[in-house]
Amino acid sequence: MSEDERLPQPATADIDLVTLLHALGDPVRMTLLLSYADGREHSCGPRDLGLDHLHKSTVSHHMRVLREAGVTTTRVAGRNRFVSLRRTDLDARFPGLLDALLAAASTPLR
Amino acid sequence: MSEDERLPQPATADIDLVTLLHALGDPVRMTLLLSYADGREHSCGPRDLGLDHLHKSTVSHHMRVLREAGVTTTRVAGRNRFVSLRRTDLDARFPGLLDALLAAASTPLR
DNA sequence: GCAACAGTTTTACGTTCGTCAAACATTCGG
DNA sequence: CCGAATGTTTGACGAACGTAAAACTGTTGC
Repeated sequence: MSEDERLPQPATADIDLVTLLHALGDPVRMTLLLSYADGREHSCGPRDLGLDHLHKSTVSHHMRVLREAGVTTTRVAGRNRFVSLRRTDLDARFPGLLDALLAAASTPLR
Repeated sequence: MSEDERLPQPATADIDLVTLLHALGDPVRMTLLLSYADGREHSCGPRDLGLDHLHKSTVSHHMRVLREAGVTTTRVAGRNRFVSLRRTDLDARFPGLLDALLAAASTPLR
């Protein structure tokens, strides 16, 4: 059996700002966010994300933090998990915040 | 002698997004940010900030984190230190981010 | 001068965090 | 069925964090 399912995640209304900022206040997870900013689904391997230097369990840990903070959603399909940004939910919960964060993250030192 | 001086803080261009988010990803520091959002200067005592439950050294520690992240600036005047938000600098470095954060922080659970 | 004041620094301590390694599911392909 | 593939979970470890207490620095007022 392999119906699509989603890993546990907070409801939109339960997304907490401090928890979200704490989740994003880490270089690895900020890198993940930028990868997810394309709106597509990504699988979980370190190879897909320019994180070859990290162990797969470490990446798994970071993705759990992002998911539990409400940043991402994870769809289970077979032996793959597809992670994507909860853009609609985040925009509903904190209007303008995600856009500002992504814009800020794309700003080099100038 | 007591010319006004400012405690060390990063230049606007050196404000790092991840460092900033990490600084704000703590409940106490988020509370401080909201206090500073009025644009005025605040002294450092826990009493001024609804942080009576925290030791003054703890508050001092949190204010240092905020200052070193580029969130606040501290003006030294006599035996008082006046802390205020670096709104102009933050807006220049990350346009729209501070407003989005403050708006988000003011959003209750709804 | 000296005592009170406003904060910082230092030290200490328990907790959380980031990381890896190894063990553990679960699923797909032969 | 068996082995490879894809992640997760658990356990361990050092580093960083949040907090408080005590010692310290500099300032104001008497």
